[in-house]
Amino acid sequence: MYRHMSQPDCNDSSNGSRRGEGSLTRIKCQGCAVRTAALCSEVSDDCANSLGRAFHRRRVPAGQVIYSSDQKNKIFAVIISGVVKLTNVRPDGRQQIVGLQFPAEFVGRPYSGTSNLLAEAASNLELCCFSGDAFETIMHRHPDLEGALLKRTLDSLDNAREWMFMLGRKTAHERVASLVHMIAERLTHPSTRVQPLEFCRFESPLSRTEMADCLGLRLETVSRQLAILKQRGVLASSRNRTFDVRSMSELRRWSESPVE
Amino acid sequence: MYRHMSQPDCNDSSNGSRRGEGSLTRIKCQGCAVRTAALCSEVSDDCANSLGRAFHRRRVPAGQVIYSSDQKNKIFAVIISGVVKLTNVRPDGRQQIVGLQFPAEFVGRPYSGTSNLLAEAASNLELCCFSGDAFETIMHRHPDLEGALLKRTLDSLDNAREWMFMLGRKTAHERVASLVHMIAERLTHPSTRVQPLEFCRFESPLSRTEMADCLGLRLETVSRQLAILKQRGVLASSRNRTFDVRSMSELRRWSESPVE
DNA sequence: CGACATTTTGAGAAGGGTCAACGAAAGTGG
DNA sequence: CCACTTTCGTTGACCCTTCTCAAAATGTCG
Repeated sequence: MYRHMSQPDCNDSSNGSRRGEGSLTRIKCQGCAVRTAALCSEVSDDCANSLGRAFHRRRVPAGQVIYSSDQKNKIFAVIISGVVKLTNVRPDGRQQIVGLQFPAEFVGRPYSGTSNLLAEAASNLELCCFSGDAFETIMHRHPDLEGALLKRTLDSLDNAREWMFMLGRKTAHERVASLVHMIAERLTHPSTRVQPLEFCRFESPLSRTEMADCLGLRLETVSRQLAILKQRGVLASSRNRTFDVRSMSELRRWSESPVE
Repeated sequence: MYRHMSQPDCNDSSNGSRRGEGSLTRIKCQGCAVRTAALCSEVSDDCANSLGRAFHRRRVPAGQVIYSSDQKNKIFAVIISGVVKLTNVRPDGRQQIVGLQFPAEFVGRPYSGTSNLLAEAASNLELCCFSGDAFETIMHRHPDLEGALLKRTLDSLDNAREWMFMLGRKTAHERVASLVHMIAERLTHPSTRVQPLEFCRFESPLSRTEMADCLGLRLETVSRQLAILKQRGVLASSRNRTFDVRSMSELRRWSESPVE
């Protein structure tokens, strides 16, 4: 009936180490849930080995800050499970979530820029972390890692620009539908999805306040729009963070049409 | 009194070719107005020479499309003079400008993505163009070019995220002030700016409609907010596309405070 | 000057914000 | 196990910013 999505398994790095495939990296990364999707799968064996020697796993509880712009020690990581939110916070208290990052995505800002961002764990996380120094050393030694990062950064930029359209031009109703749709899509692994899903259920990594901060709305507006989606049968009512999508195609429709 | 900003000189590529510095590239790029700021200045001599052999100059009149996502032949370019706007256009007619690119910036999307963007000349342009094939060949042969692109793409991403805050959280008044301030800052070359400017005058590359498309507002709202800025003495009234900033510091203040 | 595009201004409507009260769920401590 | 508090989400009433539609004013170009 429903496809119950779950976070990818968080196999400990000791798992799968008995196969003896040769290199240390192969062994350490063997059981990694995101190894085929993450950027480490796109680099040369040599580079992957360097990365494999440098990483450490780290669990981060929901709500904890991963990095902020004022902080000295840089950190880079691949998300193994959970969701990271990037927030732009201002002195006057206003804030806007400007990015959500899902398993297999890369977290961190090489060549430190000027932006005032806060990266926080939206849900409990498991990360594959690299210290700033280690990662940058590897990056400078292996240009293919820079290439892989470039591809991902370009994709992030495309995503950000789609998001900008939403913030600038969509109605509250479309925005809420867009966000629910996006989270549903991204919490489902493309690999496990053979055809477009029509029903699904998932735990949202975001509270109402956080949804509002994503969408440039107030939480009351989000709540009202979700009520309308339920009333229209697009969502079934469930507990606060549990979303029960009754029709993904309807959800997509509402996320793109301003009227009615 | 005023600093009258002008577009950088568009020296013809034959200029400065008498110095005989050695390589072809040195000669062709000698007179280029953006050679110290553009990405070509960040790559190895070898890479710069390859780029120098592959480029051609091209003038593009305001309004012309540079590339669109449905188009086959990719193009890459460095802006020598003028402004490029990136627009996200939807079938229902809504549109949002998601990026403005100024002289010395790079235009083009390597590793073609999925986004539905239209790049148009906002003003008359002079471009230093590379065909898709030529550029990608050079990029794959010279990883330092990928590195330079990565830096620039990360900066674009930071810019996009700042912009997202504006679209999600700023009032109409702040948005208009932000845009005028941003254009003023970026039309002034950092090299020619010794201290923060307090007064300046410039020709906007954007019409009221385009400003509204940048800001997620309607053109009437933009017009009204500009009237308020004039009434407050932040801008002096001038012709439609001529902006006359009487106080950059006040402009910055209005671009960040929601009240009053 | 005349024709057309662009910008400004006005009046009214509406979408979403604000403030407030209420309800539900989860943790706390006796 | 049950009051108590705290956090989070929902709902209602009202208001304000911005949108919409319309017309006038200004600018542009042949």
